[in-house]
Amino acid sequence: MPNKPYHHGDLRNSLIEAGIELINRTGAGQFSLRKVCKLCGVSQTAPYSHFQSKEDLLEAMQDHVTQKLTEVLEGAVHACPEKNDQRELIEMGKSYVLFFINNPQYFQFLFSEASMRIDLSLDSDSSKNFPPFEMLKTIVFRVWGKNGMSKEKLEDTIIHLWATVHGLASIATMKNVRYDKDWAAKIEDIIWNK
Amino acid sequence: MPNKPYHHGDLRNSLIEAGIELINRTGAGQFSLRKVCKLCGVSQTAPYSHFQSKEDLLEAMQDHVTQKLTEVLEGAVHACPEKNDQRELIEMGKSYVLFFINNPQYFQFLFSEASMRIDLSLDSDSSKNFPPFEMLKTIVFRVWGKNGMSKEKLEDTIIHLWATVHGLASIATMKNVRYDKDWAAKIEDIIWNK
DNA sequence: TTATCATCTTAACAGTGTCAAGTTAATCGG
DNA sequence: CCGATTAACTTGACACTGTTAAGATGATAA
Repeated sequence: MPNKPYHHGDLRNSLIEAGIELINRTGAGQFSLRKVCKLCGVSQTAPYSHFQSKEDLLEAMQDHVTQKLTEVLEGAVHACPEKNDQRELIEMGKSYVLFFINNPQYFQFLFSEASMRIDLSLDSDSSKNFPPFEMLKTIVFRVWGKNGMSKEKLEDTIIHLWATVHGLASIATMKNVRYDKDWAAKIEDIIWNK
Repeated sequence: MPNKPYHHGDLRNSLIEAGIELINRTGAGQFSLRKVCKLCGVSQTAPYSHFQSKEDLLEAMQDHVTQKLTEVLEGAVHACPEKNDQRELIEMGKSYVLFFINNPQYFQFLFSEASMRIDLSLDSDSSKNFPPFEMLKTIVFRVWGKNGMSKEKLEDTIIHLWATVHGLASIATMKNVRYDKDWAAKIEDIIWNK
């Protein structure tokens, strides 16, 4: 049997990935530092060489999931069949909801006790802002920015769209929600209802 | 000094109210059974005469908050200036968002680890369903039910409306969201954007 | 080679939810 | 009014939690 080395080698990343794995399997409520330590085969206090606290690890895990989500959204926009801005907007919205339907535990994990900074104004510092929201802004600008929609109306539209898509993800990932149809097939109908 | 009686008298309700108080003050993350016990002046295990577990108390607290929300929504619909169905729908949506903006801690508490049963279908058992959602259904029926909108479209509309309003409440109550305008004044613009 | 230092361990602490067993006093049948 | 029953409480204990303090390990660099 291979003797476990004293030094793990890549503990920081292992903790993040094992933690996300644990959340995905058992839900955010069952998460504990010591469980993640056991999954990684280290002692209870090993994480403190890489993170200041449990919350610090959780933030790193949130950043990692946010990055996964951003990649999925970028992929959806990129793989959009038509080269149509409005079509890309729809595909992005669908991907946002589907990402959380496919990983239901991620929603609560990301947005309850949410640590990410989100600036809803049009002139936010896009490098620090929640990337999915910045993506939404960019596309909305392309769709409605040219024909002289007012800045205020444009901002309202962006918030409206994110609220709709985000709310749908919230509802669809609730534990005790009953819906007899196939979410994936209905997302578009529900979002673009008007 | 009045000697504390051995029996509390109204411990069940006191636990629920003290628990909600605690959540409102410190957030759902800081909640603990033993803290609520201290607030009520009883021992750590006293709640087990009234609740099976911590989760059981939390469910009772959620029911209580849901009832408060339902009363606020009913009040808003009732106090609606115009006797117009569409106007009532708007007022209800505004009240929903404002309820959580005024009590930000309630949102995460109610909907993460949400215990309430929600049936999204049109023919749900309305007595067991999340009351605010049943209220929404009733009003949407009055607004669009008469002119022959299809059942499926009607259902889509209801889910769309709830998602929008619910998502806006979610966004507006996030900890690190920056919004330089007054939510109360902008809710209507954002929701009825199209 | 030796010293340094990031990485890890063991031991301990207070706080958590919950079970088992015992105490208190309100209630009810005679 | 009295004694038994029993719901509502307390004390004590357990395993589990996050975190600190002190020490062990071993990779790296002078």
